Amino acid sequence: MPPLVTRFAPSPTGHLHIGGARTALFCWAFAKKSGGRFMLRIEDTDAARSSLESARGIIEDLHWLGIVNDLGPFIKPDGTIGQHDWEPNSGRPPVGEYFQARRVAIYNAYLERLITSGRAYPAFDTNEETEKQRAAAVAAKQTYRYPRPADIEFGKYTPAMQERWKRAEAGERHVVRFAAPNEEIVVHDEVLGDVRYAPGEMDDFVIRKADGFPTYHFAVVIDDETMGVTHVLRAQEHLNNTPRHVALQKALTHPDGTAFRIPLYAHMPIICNMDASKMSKRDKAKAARKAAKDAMAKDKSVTAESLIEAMNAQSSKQQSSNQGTSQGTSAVGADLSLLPAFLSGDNDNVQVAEALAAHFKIALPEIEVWDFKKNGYLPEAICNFVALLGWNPGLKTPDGKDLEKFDNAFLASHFGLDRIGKTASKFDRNKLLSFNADAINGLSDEEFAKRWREWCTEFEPAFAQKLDGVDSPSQREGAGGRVLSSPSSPRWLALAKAVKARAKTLRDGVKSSAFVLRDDAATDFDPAAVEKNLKANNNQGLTLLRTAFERLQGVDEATWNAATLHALIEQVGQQAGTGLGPVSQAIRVAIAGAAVSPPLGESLAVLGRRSSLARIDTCQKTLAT
RNA sequence: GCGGGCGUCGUUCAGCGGUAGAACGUCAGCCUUUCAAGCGGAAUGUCGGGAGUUCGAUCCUCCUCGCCCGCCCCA
Repeated sequence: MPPLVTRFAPSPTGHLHIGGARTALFCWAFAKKSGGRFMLRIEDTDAARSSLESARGIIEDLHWLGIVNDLGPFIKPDGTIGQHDWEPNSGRPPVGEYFQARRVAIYNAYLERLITSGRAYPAFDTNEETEKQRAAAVAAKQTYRYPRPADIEFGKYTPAMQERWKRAEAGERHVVRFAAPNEEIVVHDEVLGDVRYAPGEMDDFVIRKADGFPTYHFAVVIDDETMGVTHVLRAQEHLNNTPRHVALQKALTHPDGTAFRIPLYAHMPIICNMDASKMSKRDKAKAARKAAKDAMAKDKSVTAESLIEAMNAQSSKQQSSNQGTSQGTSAVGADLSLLPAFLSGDNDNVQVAEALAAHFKIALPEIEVWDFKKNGYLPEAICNFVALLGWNPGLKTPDGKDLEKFDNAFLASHFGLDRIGKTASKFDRNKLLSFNADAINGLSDEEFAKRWREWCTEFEPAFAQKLDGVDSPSQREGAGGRVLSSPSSPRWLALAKAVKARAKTLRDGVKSSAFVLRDDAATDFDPAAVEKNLKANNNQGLTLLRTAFERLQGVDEATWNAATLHALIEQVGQQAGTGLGPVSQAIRVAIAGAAVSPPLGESLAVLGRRSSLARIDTCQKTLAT
């Protein structure tokens, strides 16, 4: 009996979309649960938009999420792309290629059979012609369907048809269209039930483009069949494509005459933004465009040209200052000549959007898995959260609550099609954040320290280097820009402990640790904090600070740790009769420049004796007057 | 316009014939050296609207409204 096979089939035109991640996760979980195989296939038939880099990125994103495919491409330790294929005794022939662009010969072979059965024909209309007809139909508020040419007879390979093929073979530019059947098509869906499409709904859609590549519809059907895919799980936006696929499956045959099988379909709900629009990569473009438009409306001197100039200047500056440390930070590699068209809404180029966002210092919505990674989300939190978008285990926790915290292993043993919902889900970022905070808190201090440090090294290199104790550029270069000291670096661990409980994301950890980066001689103290915590009550804070400073000086390097420092500060507070609070705040402002920092003992410990004392000293001198 | 799908607290989801539960968010409380976190609480829903079937409907039927998706030589 052939195994159950699911597949995730992204087109490599950018990073992995969060919705794609859910689809992949469900496909993976379903295959695992059923003892089947999970396949990855790359749909790169759009030569202009596809790139190998994107394919690689998507595979990496999936791997990061813990979604590992049994079949199809993977990245080898040496960085090259390899392929898992059906093994010789699996009962299935090897697939060979999992990139569609390399399978064109296969599609053409099947197309040949469709031609001779009178179910496919070349069409010579130019793009402009069909576009004009479509526009006319829209203007007349009518449904556009490509009209089948009069000389085409459904299911017959007629002389007229042969005539068309002669023109095509002579090199005339053409597409190939599928002669759609005039019959009701029923899509059996595991989630939605039977979905019926009336006869005449479907027109003769294109199955091979003028460049010789198959369209999505054709490639999908051939691939799913020839690769052994048994279950197609995808988002509901594909539902209306399915009758086309079913019609194709019914029309297609193998060389030995056997028919195609129709896989089991399961369409899962769409993931929407909180405003109920579909969550898509275009949302980034929308946000960036809005920022630019707002700026231009406010200030007439801001134009596309001035923006390009400013952004170019910015990017060259960044490049020189980022030398050797730009690991993970996306270089401003946008083609800014696209900007005018971008602003008018004629393209949604992500690089342009990101460049604009950097220029206006706005945050683009997180849409792709990489965005979430960059902003400090943990893969387990993303998987858990995303799994709940359109599915739930229907189980209770021991104390009677709905079970909603689980890992991928749980999914692999509990996921089923029967509990997939039908309603579109809104992507509630607050809830994700809460899941992420819980995931972070569920980590041991050591594990958190390790992962936080890895993340910082990639996304906050300046911070990571500071904490690694590597300050000079020469040291950096010596290790190729990626310095990793001992994995259990005590500074990292100390700071990690201090930061973990309050961090909802890994990036939060950096934010609340920003004081570490402060210059020991910095004199910019938050005025409000100074007023409240140092100068109020006749310089009470400063007095306490002086006392504390003297006592701290008495602590030597060896005993400079969170516990002893905390005890000492507490003592100072007691002796002064003020309690811990005022003393803490005074010191906090002195060492952090603001009224907020991680717990003081930890903060002082992480800073170290020398820096801590230097900062307090600076503070006292600055405010002495 | 045509086709398809969907409508349960603000949000994600349970419940599927006996007038609704959880989580996130919100609010106040406790704790507290700041900010958080944590803990224990509270509020929030005429189950989109109308009609029908039924002793009884969020759950079944019909109608209606709303929202979303698709209608590319994109996938």
